[in-house]
Amino acid sequence: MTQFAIGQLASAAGVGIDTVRYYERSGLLKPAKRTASGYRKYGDSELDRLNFIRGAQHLGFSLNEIAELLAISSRGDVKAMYEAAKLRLADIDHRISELQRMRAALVNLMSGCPQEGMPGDCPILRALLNKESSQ
Amino acid sequence: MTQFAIGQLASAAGVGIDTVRYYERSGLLKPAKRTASGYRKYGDSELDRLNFIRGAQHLGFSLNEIAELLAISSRGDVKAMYEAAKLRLADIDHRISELQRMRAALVNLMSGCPQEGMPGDCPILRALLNKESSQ
DNA sequence: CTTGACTCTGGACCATGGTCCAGGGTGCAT
DNA sequence: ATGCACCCTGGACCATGGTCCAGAGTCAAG
Repeated sequence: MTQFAIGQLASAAGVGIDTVRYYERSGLLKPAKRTASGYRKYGDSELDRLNFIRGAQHLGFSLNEIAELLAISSRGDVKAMYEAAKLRLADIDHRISELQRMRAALVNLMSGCPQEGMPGDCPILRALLNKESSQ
Repeated sequence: MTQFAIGQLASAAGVGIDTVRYYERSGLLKPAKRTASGYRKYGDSELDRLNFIRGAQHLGFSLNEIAELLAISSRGDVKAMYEAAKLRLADIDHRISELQRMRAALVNLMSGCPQEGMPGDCPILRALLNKESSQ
């Protein structure tokens, strides 16, 4: 079992040293074992855990959610994991549709914009200045 | 021309009083005229401006971007407005595709999950614990 | 004249996910 | 034994978009 100093762990996982300490502070990583002189030392399991965190972040989980995932994972609770993923999916869908709403509104406004000429001819300006048409 | 106190302006625009003061502090609203006793007083143009801000926020612009939009709008610069909208659209598209990436990854993992049984059977857990399959 | 609602200021605080800093100790190579 | 890279701590700071607070002044109604 390889031992890492914090810098090695961080670069192995592709994060900053401060990030590792930050994760420890916020409870995502357990307080690390220390050498006699007080340096944190890590093993492969901590690297796994960091990779888990990065992977979950890549799936859009917040650090708070990841803390729950880690608890679920440590219980091996497949059902809870699935439910967490379902919630995450619903949130993603919600965000996507909100962005699509914005997109449609923006495209709609842009499509009528002459891109030159009088401000009054630009639906973007008109929409933003007029509470009726902006809602 | 109707005159508003800050509370009236805020509720007319559907925002909090503190929000109005915050917008003033951050330069989105010009420093308000004051009554003799120091109370801010507003007219219709400030209400328009607040509605502009809310509308732009609804389109996903950040307050910084909105500050630029307001400058553009006050110049009546249709072309710049269109360009700002185009940038915003590109950002929205970028965010949508990032969310769709997450969504696809999540759905993919969930589709293989038995929702019960051994942790080793759950692709979600496996993916998060294994750096190879999580990338 | 008092009460209650409203407003003023400056500054602290919230969540999110870190990042950076000073001032000091440690580990290793030359 | 000296230099350099690394590590330690506690705390400040970043952006974002506000929200809340205390302590004080103001306004209008009864």
